[in-house]
Amino acid sequence: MNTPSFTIAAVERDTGLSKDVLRMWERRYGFPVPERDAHGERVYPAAQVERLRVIKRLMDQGHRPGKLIATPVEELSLLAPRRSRPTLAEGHAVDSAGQDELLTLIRQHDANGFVHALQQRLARQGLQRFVQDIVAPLTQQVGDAWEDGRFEVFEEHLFTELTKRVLRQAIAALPQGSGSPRVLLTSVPDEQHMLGLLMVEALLALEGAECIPLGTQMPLLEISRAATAHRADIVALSFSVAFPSRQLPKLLEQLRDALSANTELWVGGSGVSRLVPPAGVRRFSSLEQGVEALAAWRSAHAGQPMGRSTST
Amino acid sequence: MNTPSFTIAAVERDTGLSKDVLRMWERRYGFPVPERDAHGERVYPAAQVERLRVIKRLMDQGHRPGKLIATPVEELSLLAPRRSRPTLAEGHAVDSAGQDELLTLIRQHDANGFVHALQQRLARQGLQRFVQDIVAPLTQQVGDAWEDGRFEVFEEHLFTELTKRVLRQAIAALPQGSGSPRVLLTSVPDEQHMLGLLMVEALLALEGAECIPLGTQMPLLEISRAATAHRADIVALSFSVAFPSRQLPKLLEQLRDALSANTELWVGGSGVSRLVPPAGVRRFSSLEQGVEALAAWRSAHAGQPMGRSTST
DNA sequence: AATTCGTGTTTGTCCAGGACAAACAAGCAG
DNA sequence: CTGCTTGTTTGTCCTGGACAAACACGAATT
Repeated sequence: MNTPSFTIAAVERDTGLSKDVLRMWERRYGFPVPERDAHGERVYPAAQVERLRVIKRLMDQGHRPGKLIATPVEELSLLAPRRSRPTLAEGHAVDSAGQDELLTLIRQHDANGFVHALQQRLARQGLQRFVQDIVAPLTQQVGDAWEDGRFEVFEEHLFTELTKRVLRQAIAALPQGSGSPRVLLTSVPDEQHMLGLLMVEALLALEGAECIPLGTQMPLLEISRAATAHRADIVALSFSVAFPSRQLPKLLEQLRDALSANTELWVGGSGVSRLVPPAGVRRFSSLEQGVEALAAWRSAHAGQPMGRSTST
Repeated sequence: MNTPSFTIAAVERDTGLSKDVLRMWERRYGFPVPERDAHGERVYPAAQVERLRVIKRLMDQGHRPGKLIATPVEELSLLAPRRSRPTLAEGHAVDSAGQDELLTLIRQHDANGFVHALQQRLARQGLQRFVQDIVAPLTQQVGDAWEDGRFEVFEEHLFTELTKRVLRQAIAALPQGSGSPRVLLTSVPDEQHMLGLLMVEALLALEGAECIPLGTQMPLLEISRAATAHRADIVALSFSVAFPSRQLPKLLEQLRDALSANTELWVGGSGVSRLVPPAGVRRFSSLEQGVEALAAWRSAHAGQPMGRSTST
């Protein structure tokens, strides 16, 4: 039970702050100030790594590093509530009581109880309502709780893993899609959040779309290749808040360019809420919109059953 | 359908080669030689990114970059067969015919057919044989095929995603564990491969162990915290070939230090095959060993049903 | 009073080139 | 053929400089 110390590479892995940023903060703000080993290389004590993680968490909420680093310790609890981030499904008047029960089970680390409670709700409400009224707000709440420090990282991981299982199970139980449209579901490298994709898949599969789940972290060129190989009508990507928003517009333009023109590109998730989508990219700010867009696609392509028009 | 160009950050994301390495190769070997934009920043054409991915793939097989970069194009197919990597379950005289059928389904991008075929085998053979004789060698083969370039990245992703679903489904169908030992299953940051963890979970859950699946990519300090919170008897980590083996020994020592002394630390996966495990860390080179070790743990802890001895 | 438009500050990322240790290969001695 | 020493390869770390995009603030305008 010792407190280990970290190389700069380990800190980058564990906090998600790049080496460049770590060195720059040290230069500019005087924090973190790691010790040095015999070779002059940085060695970060565990306490500083912890603090860096707190700072990163608050930054994802919209706070700025300069002020965070200046604040001594009261930041930990005082700055916790996030400021001005009207994310999707907020103020949705959700069934908080039922949600709280689920959150409590996670907080008690009762994995079996949580899964059981989820499955019960799924059976009672049906998949669509389950996704929209239970899983989506729950994910939001867990994200908030994690950002506020009310949830440990591993509690969030446990929640995610168990919820994924229930969702996948539900999806597997659905009948096969109608073959149209063919929707390719994935995320780009550096974006590892799967839950959003699963929620979308559940809703689309429920409507009879043919979903091709490729997991997360597909290189751009591979996405375009996969779209061709699977003759996808739609490529759907998910982005979480943690995704570096700087790279987003350029990334989407590149992918749009790499895709065949008659393949639609849909993006969603909390990571795109502040984005102005480039031409040819459709942004979704709620799950409902996805279902509507699917219906719209269907009616727009009603006349042409299968064949692909000549591309390139 | 254009061919986009990439910033150095995008190349790092897509290839897994760090910015430092990319600049160093340019300096030393003269490849890649990106163009420069108006501001003097590197701009990599798609062709070079492709080649970098091929090189990275061959490096993971044990080839060395200096020679790879010198080789013009015949490397692509000629160097493909890997050299001297006796990974686990090799020469296992496996049911190749049945495997090939599954691989063919993936290659045809027949997701539904593949899932169906998997489930059929699962039902026929039972979970234990299914994991050991089907999933494990299949994963190995897909990895090889991917490294040889016979599989596209997205085909490997599709395989992984679908197999994960079948495995999770099977695990969900098992009765709850006996409560002992409590095994925490996860991986460290930068290690995102889930399949190995799921295979282990399936086998351990089958033996009645209480598995706590935390997904992948847990920061070190969080693993130790989670182990305490869940009163885990064993922490099991999985490492794939892609994991940077340089950091491994130090990482494991740190984690070992951070864990309570009466928590065992088990590691497995193809990423640890060349590792000499530090003190207090147990290395597994096959799935069978895990099952055996579980039995051994059980008999060693037979007398003391639940209570934890005083730690610190 | 609210909104638009500069303008200054904050902040992340990029660049270059130097240094070094760990991993590896090759040659030599037993 | 095996074990050791020596030279080469290779990744990572370091410093310090530069700049543009994002942001916050205040002034001018509707």
